[in-house]
Amino acid sequence: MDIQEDLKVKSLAKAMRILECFSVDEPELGISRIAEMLELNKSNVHNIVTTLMQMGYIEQKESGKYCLGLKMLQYSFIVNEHLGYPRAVYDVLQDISWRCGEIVYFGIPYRDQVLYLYVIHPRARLTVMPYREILGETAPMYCTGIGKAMLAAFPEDEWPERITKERKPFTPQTVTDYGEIITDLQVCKERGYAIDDGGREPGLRCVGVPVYNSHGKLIAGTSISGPMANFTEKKIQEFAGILQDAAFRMRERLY
Amino acid sequence: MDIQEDLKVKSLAKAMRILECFSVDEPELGISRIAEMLELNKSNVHNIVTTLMQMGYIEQKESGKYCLGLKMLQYSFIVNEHLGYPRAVYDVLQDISWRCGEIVYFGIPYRDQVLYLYVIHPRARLTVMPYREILGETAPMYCTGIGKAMLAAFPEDEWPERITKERKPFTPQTVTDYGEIITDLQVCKERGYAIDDGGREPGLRCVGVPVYNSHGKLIAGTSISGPMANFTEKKIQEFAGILQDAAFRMRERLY
DNA sequence: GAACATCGTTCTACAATAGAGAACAATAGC
DNA sequence: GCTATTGTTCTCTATTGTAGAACGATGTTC
Repeated sequence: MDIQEDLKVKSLAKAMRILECFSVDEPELGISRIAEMLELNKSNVHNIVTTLMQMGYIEQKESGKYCLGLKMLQYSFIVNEHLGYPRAVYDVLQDISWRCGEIVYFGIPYRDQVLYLYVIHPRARLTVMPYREILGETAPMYCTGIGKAMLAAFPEDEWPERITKERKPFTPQTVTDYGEIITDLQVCKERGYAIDDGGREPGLRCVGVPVYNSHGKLIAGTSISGPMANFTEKKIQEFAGILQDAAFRMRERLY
Repeated sequence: MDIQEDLKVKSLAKAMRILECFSVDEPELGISRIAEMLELNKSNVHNIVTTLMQMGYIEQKESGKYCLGLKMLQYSFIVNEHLGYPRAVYDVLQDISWRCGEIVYFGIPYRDQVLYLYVIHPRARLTVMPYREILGETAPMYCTGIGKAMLAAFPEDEWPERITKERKPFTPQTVTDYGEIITDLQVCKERGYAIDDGGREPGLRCVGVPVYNSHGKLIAGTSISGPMANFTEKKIQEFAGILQDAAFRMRERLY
């Protein structure tokens, strides 16, 4: 049938592919919909979904549709605790936010994506920008402040695999041309920080820097983000300084 | 062998049980350790773990041991977005924290557990209490402020199933006697808020209230927590007032 | 340094079981 | 009331997951 990869436990692989069908855009799915998405048999999907439901990983709504279960949240806690970053970086992130009065993000590299972990909202901005929990959100590296900062810090031979092949223009300002991205990364590398000019969210500018651990390994990135008006050339340099100082302080506490 | 339950896809059920072996206390496990925990065959475990690794749900460390993969975090984001609570409650939680200067928690009921979702740290307390990301953390209902507040709000016939059968004394102050718990819940119910007196963490007091949605259904709980010294009888009443006011404001925005 | 124990990994043959398809009941749309 | 979906159930067979032993690598002990 379909290209069954060389996986030991195939039914398990199918089950995980079913779980991956659920997304922010489609958090609720029916059996038939899943079967059609993966080109699987209805009863096959039903068996797997039933089992996943009995285990608590999927829940069924009154409408008959299914969605991911709350049990999933337990894993994020385990993974996050195991990473051990909050204790090391959170007060530094808080400090950045106080000093610049803008939103601060912290994320780590995951293949060609930025995997966001933490966000700090400044007190004043709360009314303008709705709060969002971002633990687990992902975005392509090539068009985000943190992403470009981390990309620039990676060895150049990793760039091709870290730059998403199919680049969507999230906004009119998104740079999708491979050559342009490379040029920008060269600049970022030399300058020591990255700038995103509304490439992900319209009207939002972002300054990002890479974060290393005490062994000198690149492990994360952090950024300041806010409305374009607040990001003058002078402010950007000030923010970059704050971020680099913060990254330096984190470095000593990360292993 | 072991009591194989009536599950359709047994290999999948085994796989999920393997995932459940990983915990905050044991985030890294070897094949043999898992096999021994679940009384399964080594090669059986190995096949499943290999598949889970190929799918990205498990990662192998240099030591040879395995741990949960970063991919897990993506699910917490989907689940959390689907819940849709952050937008509805976060600024209210922030407001509570400003008004009382203590740590504020927000959690939802999950069987006999409190499933914590969000935490707000007051600016002043950051140096004392290390920041923790709590999304996905769980604690028994019977010994936490939020838990007891929610328990008291549940119909009394649900109490038996919501009160953990095997009650551990987390601290010397933990109330584990079923009769005492019931008595306390009756008091909470009448009073409208719950008090935890170091029953989970020594030296920490906690005031909790239930949170309803606009249809009048109990869906969550929120609490203020801090050092005992800050929780005088007078302060507790003040905090309870703040929380009840906040719960009322959330109610209008929750569906 | 050698013997030992334990680790993760590989292999194969057998039997359990996952899965395709048709038929089911239940619901929503027209 | 009819139609077109939906989620669910059933059965039989070939697929596929699994037990057990043996592998080499690692690290521990005396």
